[in-house]
Amino acid sequence: MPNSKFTDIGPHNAPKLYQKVANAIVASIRNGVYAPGARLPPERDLAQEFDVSRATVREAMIALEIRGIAEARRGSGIYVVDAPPKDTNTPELDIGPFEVTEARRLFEGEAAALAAAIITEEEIEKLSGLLQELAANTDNEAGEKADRNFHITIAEATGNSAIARVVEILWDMRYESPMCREMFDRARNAGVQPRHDDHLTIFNALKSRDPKAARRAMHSHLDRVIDSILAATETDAVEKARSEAASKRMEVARRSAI
Amino acid sequence: MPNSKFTDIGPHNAPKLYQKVANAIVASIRNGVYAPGARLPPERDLAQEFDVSRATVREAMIALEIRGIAEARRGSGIYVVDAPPKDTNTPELDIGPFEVTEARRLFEGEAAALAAAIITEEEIEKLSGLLQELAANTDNEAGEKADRNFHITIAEATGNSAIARVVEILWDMRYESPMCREMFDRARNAGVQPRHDDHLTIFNALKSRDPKAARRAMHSHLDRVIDSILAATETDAVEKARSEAASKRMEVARRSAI
DNA sequence: TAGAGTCAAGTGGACAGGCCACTATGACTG
DNA sequence: CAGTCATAGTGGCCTGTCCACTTGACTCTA
Repeated sequence: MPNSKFTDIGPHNAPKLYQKVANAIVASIRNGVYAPGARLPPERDLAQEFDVSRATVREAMIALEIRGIAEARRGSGIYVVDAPPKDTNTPELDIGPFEVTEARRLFEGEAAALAAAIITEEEIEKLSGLLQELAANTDNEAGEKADRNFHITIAEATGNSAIARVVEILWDMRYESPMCREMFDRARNAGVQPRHDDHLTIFNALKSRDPKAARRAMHSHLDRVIDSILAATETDAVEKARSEAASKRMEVARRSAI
Repeated sequence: MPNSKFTDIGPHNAPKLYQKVANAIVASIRNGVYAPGARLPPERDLAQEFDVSRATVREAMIALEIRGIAEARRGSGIYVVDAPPKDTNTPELDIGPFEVTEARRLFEGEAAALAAAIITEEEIEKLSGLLQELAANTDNEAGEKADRNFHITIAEATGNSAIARVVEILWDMRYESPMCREMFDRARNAGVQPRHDDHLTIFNALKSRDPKAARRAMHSHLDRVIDSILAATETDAVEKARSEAASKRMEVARRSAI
């Protein structure tokens, strides 16, 4: 029961104190209290401001750091992240949602075609169950888990562990890249949801054991995901991001023509 | 300079201790030490195991929590977040050379097609230089490095970091899997070499900016790699491996038909 | 014998205080 | 005005502590 400025909700799935502090700081950033590139108040000052311990502030800072929102520099301070630098050497941090989804389009399309050639009845049934889970869970964590399961089950239906592993890695790239997570959060906030029809079309192609139809359905599905990424950017962006999205559209059109 | 089990790199962009602990735990999860749904060792035990403070372990757990990898439950423990149920086998150790090469066939075929659509003159020249390196270096480490560079340069020519990353990961799977390494050693001992003609065909398709020809050439190249894997098995194998190779041939024929 | 209640141990959440190492800034000197 | 140095301020990591929740073992009663 700390005497902090946050309401004490209780144990059951109550957000932890560091999460409350982190969210309060995110709100301040979004409200323009701290501009990108600006330095946040020092840890000790934030601890006093929020009436929590310095360790709790440090935990909140770690949460912001993992989310790609802030960056702590020893001896200097904590800074609001500018737009993520483009030319760093860490691929995971550099990989945007468009790139991840385009890679998924190429690779999961082929995985779906191969799966359609050899899929078992058990795997068909498993996918059917996942479709029901998806229908029952939209826009929540269970739905996202079912979405992931759906795609990875298709990859596993190829009977090839390397293919399944690659699809898992591409899914996990979404969580490892702060840029990705932020954009998928934006897409969700803009009301974008996994389209049940798309998944059903994929499922039907697999059930019919039609490789070409499975590839086409997976391509269409991920084309729409790419569209929603670009749409989310447009609905939430400054002018620069708009022009980037526009040039992305042209580039997407060119790349999708193959 | 704590006496922890991690090497002290130094201040300049050195990863923080909590990051090292978090990554070590992620590696353990990926290696199957902790299955999805399993409980991790308690914070105090992990602190002893990694020879860091409990606060550092808590910070690492927050990083894993934000990344969606683990979930801390007060009074109960820290649990690996559920994922789609998988065999308890570790995928990397289980992945054979056939699976890796088949995955490469699917994915690098598509990468080559996309690269053919948008490749630059610089990348064409770089590939030309790598072809010369390949011609000058057969059956040695420099040749293998040039082979890897050739394929990764094609992936990078797509302009998509996620695609390039996946191709790198597939290449590196060869080294991480003892089964893979042994088989590629066998292929080399049986006199199997990367075919220069194949690489030249791929290069010419890229130079002509012909996506279909690039996909076809990459498929043919990797089909021959698969053939050589099977041939090496046959020339070096016990009877069981022969029947496996024979059934693999039938399976390969079925899978390649899509 | 099974179920309910109790209690202790084990667990994570949060805190206080401390020290180290790095960075930034200001004062001083040449 | 540039360079140097000292100091204050900063984040990184630590130790120790206490609180609140969960879990499992044990006991008692029907």
